[in-house]
Amino acid sequence: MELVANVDGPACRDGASAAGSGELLDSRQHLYCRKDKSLGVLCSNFLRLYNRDGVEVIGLDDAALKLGVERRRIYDVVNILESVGVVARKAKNQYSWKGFRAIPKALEVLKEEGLRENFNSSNCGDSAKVFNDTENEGCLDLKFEMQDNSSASSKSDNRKERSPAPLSAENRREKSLALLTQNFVKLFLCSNVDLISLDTAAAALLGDNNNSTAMRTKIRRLYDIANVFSSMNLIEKTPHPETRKPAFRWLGWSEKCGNTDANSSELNQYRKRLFGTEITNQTLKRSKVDSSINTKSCDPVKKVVLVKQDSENKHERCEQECHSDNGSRGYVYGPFAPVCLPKAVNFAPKSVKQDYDWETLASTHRPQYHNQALRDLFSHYMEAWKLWYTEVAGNTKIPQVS
DNA sequence: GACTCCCGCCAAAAG
DNA sequence: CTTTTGGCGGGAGTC
Repeated sequence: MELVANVDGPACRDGASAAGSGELLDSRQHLYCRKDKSLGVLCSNFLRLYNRDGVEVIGLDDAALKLGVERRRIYDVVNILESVGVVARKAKNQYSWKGFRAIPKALEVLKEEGLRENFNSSNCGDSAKVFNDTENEGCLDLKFEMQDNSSASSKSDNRKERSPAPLSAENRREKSLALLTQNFVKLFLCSNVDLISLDTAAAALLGDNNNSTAMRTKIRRLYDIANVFSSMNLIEKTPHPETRKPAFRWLGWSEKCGNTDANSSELNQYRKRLFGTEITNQTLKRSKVDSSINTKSCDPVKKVVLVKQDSENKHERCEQECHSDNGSRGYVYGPFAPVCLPKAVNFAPKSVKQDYDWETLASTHRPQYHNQALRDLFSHYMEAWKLWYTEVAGNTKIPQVS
């Protein structure tokens, strides 16, 4: 029985909102929006949370708590980020923040490694500017797969040295998201292809073992990686010019505006999709849900985002990045912002009070929503809860809830 | 219907 | 043993 009002996630599906109709939502209706739970959004939030002065250590529990997601999702993001040097594993449950400035070096290392391992596509013919299944079967014999652990434990992989690993461990490592991420990057860095579709990448990275199940799984993982990379603007999704099938183009990490630590992910976080502006919410489940409150377009904050999103102009992006400063960092809540929180939380590193706010938010915060519909929804849930409390739990005294 | 990819189960690894 | 890590693929959401 779920009586908790899961209302801090944005509703984003198009259509009329419950608020607009003035109707209360049925209690079975949730506010699930898949897009707001994507790894890309999570990655953006993660980067915004930790990309600031004074951050050195990242605790996974801390991250999961602050970002409002399960640990499992943090592992995904962190593993991918680790592969491009943004974070490095320090100890159990602990990563150190290296920042975006570590990316160029990591990419360089990956490229070197890739070239050494023959991660190039020279045997595909120089004209092969586009990597796709239809036109270069011959390219698929490229063995992008890492052959052994010597290459697997690359310099950019800060995982602690493992003693001669048993086969199962090695097998596991070979299939790791981190390694797949690095190999995916190498695919771009060491080849002269412009666009790579995920199926092609999967086929190339799988080598011989490309049965359909393995392919499907590999592609799933590549989608995960692509989402994270897209949110960082390392790659961009573009339809293949001929087949119109989706493919990815490497954008790389140029020294944007000469800025040493360009926080592009912060500014371009919305490019991939119509992201919500809230912290990814862990309590919203996708099962049996329907987000009827909806509003990706009625939110002024998001409208601005939409405008930004339309601009694919890199110069503009670059300029925006250069004009941003640390002071503006932080979460920007959408219309569902709890009243008691500032619109943009300033993450002063030493702020005890702020730490307290974050730490206790999840457990103690009673949301007071700006949005009337959500206030109504919340009180609706509270009514239901009271009813349950008195009837089912047999309590006559109702605790103060608001 | 194909594409996308969230979600959480559960096994391996680590402590 | 418990906890952390993360591979994996079902199936829901989106196009």
